[in-house]
Amino acid sequence: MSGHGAIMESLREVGYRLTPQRMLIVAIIHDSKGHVTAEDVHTRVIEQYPFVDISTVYRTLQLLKKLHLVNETDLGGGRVEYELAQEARHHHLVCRRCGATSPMDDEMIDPLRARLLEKHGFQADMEHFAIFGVCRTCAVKGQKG
Amino acid sequence: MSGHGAIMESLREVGYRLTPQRMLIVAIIHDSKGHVTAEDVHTRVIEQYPFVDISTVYRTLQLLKKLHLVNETDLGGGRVEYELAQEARHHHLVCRRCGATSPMDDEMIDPLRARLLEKHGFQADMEHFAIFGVCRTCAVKGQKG
DNA sequence: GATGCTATTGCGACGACTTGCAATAACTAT
DNA sequence: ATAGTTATTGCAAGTCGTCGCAATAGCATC
Repeated sequence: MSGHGAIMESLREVGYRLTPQRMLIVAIIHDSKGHVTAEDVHTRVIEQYPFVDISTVYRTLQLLKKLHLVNETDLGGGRVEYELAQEARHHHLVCRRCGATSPMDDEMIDPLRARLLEKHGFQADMEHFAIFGVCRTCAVKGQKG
Repeated sequence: MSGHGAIMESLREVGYRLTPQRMLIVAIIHDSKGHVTAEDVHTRVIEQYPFVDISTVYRTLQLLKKLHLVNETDLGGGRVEYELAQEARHHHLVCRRCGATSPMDDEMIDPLRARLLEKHGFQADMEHFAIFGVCRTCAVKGQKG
């Protein structure tokens, strides 16, 4: 109970039911700093409420994603990660050497959005994605490989 | 046998063995225009060679991807698609309304790459990805929704 | 508070893809 | 051609995530 009430309110406002499962899942995501996987969430859910099925976790996560309350990112490690949607849109730079991730401001891709609209008439979402590459540290360390 | 010999040669040069399974898979991808799924490939493989397991197809696809001989793209439809790597790098614009995909030149994202390097010291790959959004046609049709 | 409507849940089955392992078969050297 | 080495294969089992369905339980109305 830290301040996720706002999220539950958003849910109710749009006409979704407030079930204990949902409340728990939202609370857990809210209290988690950074990324969590569906399994992380499920593990913590069943500590308090052992009957909750993982499919419910997945469905809730999808719902929250649809409502833009959480971001879903595929950091490339076989399982998808979730985080609370911040006010500021951002993306992730993922180093393929060391696996470190760092945030990137959304404005960085505004020019690309503009060009796509201009040249292709395409309104790009680019909601929240991961860009793979080599981070500064690793680039310095392994100059040639 | 259209010209995929070059690919097989690349494989052998880097020290991989030339198995009939690999030759068949490469030939099939080579002869396919546009995207194919692993299952597409497998279906066509077993027409000629019924014993080949789909895990072999997956493994070969991964190998070809690692060697940059094919591109892998997640067009968002539950299954990943593959295509022969062209000389010209490109990406895909995927309309979330009608599902249409159209190619986008790689140069479009060069400025973003430059900015990432400059501001974050990050060498972005952005090998071959899908950007979701609304295409021109659908934007015109449904002005407001 | 009881009743009804239906969104939501848990369960089980399924789908895409991966992985460990023993058997097979490419390649190398003789 | 033969033998040796080990990459590659097929199989089976496993993982992450989705989905259909019948039972449950929110929520609105009375």
